[in-house]
Amino acid sequence: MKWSDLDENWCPVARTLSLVGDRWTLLILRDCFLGLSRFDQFASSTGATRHIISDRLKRLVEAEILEKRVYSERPKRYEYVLTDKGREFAPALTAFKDWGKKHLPVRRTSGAT
Amino acid sequence: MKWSDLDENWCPVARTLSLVGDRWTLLILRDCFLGLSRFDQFASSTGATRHIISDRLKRLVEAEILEKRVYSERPKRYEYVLTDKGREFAPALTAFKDWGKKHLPVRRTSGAT
DNA sequence: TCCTCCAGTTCCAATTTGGAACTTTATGCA
DNA sequence: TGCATAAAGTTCCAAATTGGAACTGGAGGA
Repeated sequence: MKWSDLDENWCPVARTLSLVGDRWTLLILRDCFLGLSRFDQFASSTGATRHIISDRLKRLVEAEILEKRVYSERPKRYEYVLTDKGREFAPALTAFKDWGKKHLPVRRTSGAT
Repeated sequence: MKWSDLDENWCPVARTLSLVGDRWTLLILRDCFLGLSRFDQFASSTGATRHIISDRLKRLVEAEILEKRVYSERPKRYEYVLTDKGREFAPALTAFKDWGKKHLPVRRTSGAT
C-alpha cells in the first residue's frame, strides 16, 4: 500500500499521516514554528538532503500547510511560511515535544548524565 | 543523514521522531489505542506489509512504547500492548486526529457524511 | 490426512533516499 | 573584466527501504 492511499482513509489520523507522516516533513514544520522559512535553512537545520527538502516543501505547499512566497524579485527567491491551516498543527508538535522531553532525555556522548 | 541519527538531537521533537517518525509506526500506535494488539490485526488494519509490521513492532518494543506479551503458550503466541510510556503518547495522536477531522474531511466516492 | 489460524520470515523487484555536484540569477570586490 | 559568494533548486547514481506474495512452524479440528 502506498502512502498516498491513506488520504481517503476513514480515520482522520491516517489522513493526517498521508500528508505529514514522515520524519522530514514534521521536522520542516518544527522549523517553521521556530521561525525558519528558507530552503537552505531547512536543509541545514534538519539534515535532510536538498532533494528531500524540495519534495517535502512541494507537498506541504500543495496541501496548503505552507505558503510559498516571493521575498526577493531579483534574483527571484522564495520563502515558505505557515498558513492558518499549518499553524493549527502546533498542538501536535507540542505533544511530540512534551513526550520527547519526558521520555527521551539526551544522553550526551561526553559529559554528565 | 539516517533516521536513527536523530535520537541524540538537541530537539525533543526530533528525538521523538527518531522513534515514531513514520507513517506505519504511528498507525500501529493508533491501533493500539483502539484496542488492537495482534500482529495480524495490525497488518490488516494499517495495510502495511507483514515485513514492516514486524520491523516496527520490534522497534516499538525496544523503545518500551509497547510490551510484547505471551497470550497463548501452545502454540506460542504474542500480543503487543501499550506501556505507560506508550499510553502517554495519546495527546499526540489526539492532536493528529483533531487536525485531520478539521482540515481533511473525507470526500466519499459514494455515501453520506 | 488435510485445512485453517497466527506470528513471523524470506525473497526479489520497485520505489525512495543519501550524497555530492551542477545550474541559474545576481551581488560584491579587486 | 574576472572571480568568489549566495540562494534555491535540479540532476545523477549507488545504497537502503518498501511492497507483495509466498513460505515456515506449531497446534487444533473435521
